Amino acid sequence: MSEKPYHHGNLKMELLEKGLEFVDEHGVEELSMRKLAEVCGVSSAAPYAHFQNKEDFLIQAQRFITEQFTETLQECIATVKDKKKILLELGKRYVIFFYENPSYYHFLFSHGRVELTDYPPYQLFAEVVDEAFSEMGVKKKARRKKMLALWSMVHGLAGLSGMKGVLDGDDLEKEIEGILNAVEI
Amino acid sequence: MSEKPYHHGNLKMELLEKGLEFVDEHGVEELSMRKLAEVCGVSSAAPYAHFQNKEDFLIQAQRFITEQFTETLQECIATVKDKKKILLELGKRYVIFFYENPSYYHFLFSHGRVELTDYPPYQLFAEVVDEAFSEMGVKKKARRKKMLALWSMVHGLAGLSGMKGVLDGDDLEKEIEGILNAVEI
DNA sequence: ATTTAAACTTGACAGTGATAAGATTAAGGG
DNA sequence: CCCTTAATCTTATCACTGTCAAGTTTAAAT
Repeated sequence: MSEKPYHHGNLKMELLEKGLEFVDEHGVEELSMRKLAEVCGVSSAAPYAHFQNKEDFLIQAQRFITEQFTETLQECIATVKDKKKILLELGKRYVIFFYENPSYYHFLFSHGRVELTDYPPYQLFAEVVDEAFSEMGVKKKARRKKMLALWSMVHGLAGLSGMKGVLDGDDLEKEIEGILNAVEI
Repeated sequence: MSEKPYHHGNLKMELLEKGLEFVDEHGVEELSMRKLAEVCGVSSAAPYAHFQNKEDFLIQAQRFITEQFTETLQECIATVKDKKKILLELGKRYVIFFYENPSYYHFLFSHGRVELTDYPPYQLFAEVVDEAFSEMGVKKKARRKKMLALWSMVHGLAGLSGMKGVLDGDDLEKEIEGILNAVEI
């Protein structure tokens, strides 16, 4: 009883979700459209009704996590009251997100698909950081450079965070904090 | 006349060289063992006499550029006389290397194969930076954190350097210098 | 109720990594 | 110098992949 209906009903969404689960567990290289179709209980060609090709699927999947990531950062910004701590907290959140999902980092940045000018987390980061610098009395001309330096450090640490020998301490947050605070902004 | 000899004579080396050329031009995803074999004028199974599998080939190719990269850094260290400038110059060299070969960055760090503890450029960097910090009077305990912060920034900027909107100025070196100097070490 | 278009299946194609079995030849020991 | 041996390479093949064309089913719109 209850045969599978011919139409899945929510295939596109399930492909994205299961696909991201898969990437998180096994990495992008292991992902194939056919396996993904099977996981969703659908024929191997079905995904192509919703995505032009694999590349298109990957791009949309990337947008999907980028949105999640952006929300994480926004949540962080909303909950931090002490504005002086916002830089540190935002950086920490940034690093931890990718520490917890190492596959996502490579998935997002390994294909040169992301452009800074069209990357919401960066917009958000840039905005908040610029504001913070402004209040700290940093002159406008210097802000961009400082922001790029900070962004590079946070982004770089996020990428390195998965490597053995980088964040091996007991207290993850303290460890990250210590590193990010080691330079004067 | 002059038929191709049955034995190539230098296949392993040519595979690595042509493979890296290909990665530099088209990225890792485009690389296939078969195309590579064809480029080297050899049957599709020939590479497997020299490499266990594609993964093994990629690892060895990574070692190959890592060596080149290490040499670049060593050369930099050797030529910079003013020891106070060594941190900046080394960072610049690091960023420029990957700015000039964007594909290499992803190739090296996208697969979680590189471990910091077994990554010569890091060893080199750590050594030089630690020494510099020591002369600057930074206490031993703080050095590791400062070094990781600096490493993160340099490494992060190297990865971001290819993105539009990051290093778009006329003078590349000045641009990088400006960013790296924007924070107090 | 009939049409239309979207969502799916089946079957096919070329390209991929990889292996087994066999052909060629360089290298070294007798 | 010859013969053996092992390294190198080819051919043939397998399972798997991305993708498309053609046909099938069904939801939705008229």
